[in-house]
Amino acid sequence: MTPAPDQPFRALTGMRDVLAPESARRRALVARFAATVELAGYREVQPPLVEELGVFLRMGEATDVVTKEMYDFEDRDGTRVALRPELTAGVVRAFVQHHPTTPWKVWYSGTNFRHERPQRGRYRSFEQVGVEVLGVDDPDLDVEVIALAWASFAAIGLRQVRLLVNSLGEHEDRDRYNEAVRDHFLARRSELGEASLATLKRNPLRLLDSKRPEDAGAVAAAPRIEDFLSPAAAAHFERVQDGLRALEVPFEVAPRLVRGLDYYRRTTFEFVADALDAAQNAIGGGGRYDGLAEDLGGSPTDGIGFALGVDRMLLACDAEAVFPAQDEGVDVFVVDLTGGAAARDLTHELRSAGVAADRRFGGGSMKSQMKSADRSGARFALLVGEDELAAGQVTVRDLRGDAPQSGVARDEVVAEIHRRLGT
RNA sequence: GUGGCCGUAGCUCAGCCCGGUUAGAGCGCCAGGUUGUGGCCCUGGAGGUCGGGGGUUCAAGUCCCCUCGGUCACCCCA
Repeated sequence: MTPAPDQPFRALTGMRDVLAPESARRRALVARFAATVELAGYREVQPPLVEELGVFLRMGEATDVVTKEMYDFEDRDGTRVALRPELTAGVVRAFVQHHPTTPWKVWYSGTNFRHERPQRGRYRSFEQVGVEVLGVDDPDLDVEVIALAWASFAAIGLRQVRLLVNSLGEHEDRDRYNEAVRDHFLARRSELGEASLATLKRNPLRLLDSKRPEDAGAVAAAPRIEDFLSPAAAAHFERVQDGLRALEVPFEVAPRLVRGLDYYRRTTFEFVADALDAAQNAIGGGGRYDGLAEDLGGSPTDGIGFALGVDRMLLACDAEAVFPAQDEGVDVFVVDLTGGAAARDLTHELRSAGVAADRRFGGGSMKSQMKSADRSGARFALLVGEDELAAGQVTVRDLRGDAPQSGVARDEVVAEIHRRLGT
């Protein structure tokens, strides 16, 4: 036997237990999201939590997510595997593996893992919902996808969300731009701090959304992506903007929005929750990743998608005081003063009939049982005492109204409760 | 990975600066007031390795060091 720990076990750093009523709230959020995207023909996909490490490496050799934050380990057979840090790579891998007919429109929800220093809105284990579409190049699809994310926020009542959009251009455009940005910052390297210089070496584009005040001057003067877009990429981006205007989805063009993952091409976008005063106020983001399927060993296939952070969306809901957590109680609570058999049988009967019912175990005084009934949130208390037992009755008491309590024949209790609940 | 702040009852916190008898409050929980009636009120009760370890001291919740955890920011991103 392993000896008991000096201190009680607790959840790992950055990992949290979600208790009621917050757990129900999360489930409700996912349900709203699912309803929103299924209305547009998306179907759920559930990729595994663990993939071969190489699947995730396609997110970018230069990204922190890949280089420093992955929970990777050697499996028993020596395979290098990792807990997913996001879902896009796994979904595209599934596409490559099963080659479903295109367009393949899917949605997902699930937990991801990144080993980062936790802070408000950033945890090592976090949940996302999102969609991916494989096999369509049409800019109107970009519009559909962005509009769905927008509709998802509306579905939970979030209002203070800003949509930022940008185009990173085709593969070659992005590469040329990357060079230009590197040259620009190299020329002004004296202005940059040590940390920024390291970023410059690894991934120059990331410097564009640096929050370090000393970088601000150099960032403001950096070359702009629109000057590097090919005619085709520019036309694509124009069409996306036209579509967003047509659907009345408000947006801002953000030329320095580069996003973190290397696989993004052309359209990229991000959703910022203005109600959140925390540093982690990006509640969602996405874009096109036209080369990813090929990188994972499939044939060249266009792709686009987004992911929304469930934790952050709920924090934003808190900040806006919308989509509150609701503690769902039972419908009825059985109070039994005759030893417990009546409670045992009545709750069973009620539940079998679809009525949410609870009771208190271990007996207790009338007062204590009534107290439990009140706290359970039940609408009705069903009382069984010696009198009721002898008379073959149950007393029905309305805990939320002022109607007088009344006796109901034992055999008719379930029907009576259905009638009173309107079910 | 770097830095600031914070760890005292289930929860929110006071006490720490100026070490000194049995460590407090509010809320919550339990019981009683009401021999079978919850929510309000009153009374009582249970509940604490003062995050952990070491040090200074006659004496440490209080001072010092280490460590673990939390939190916020950088970084990164959802």
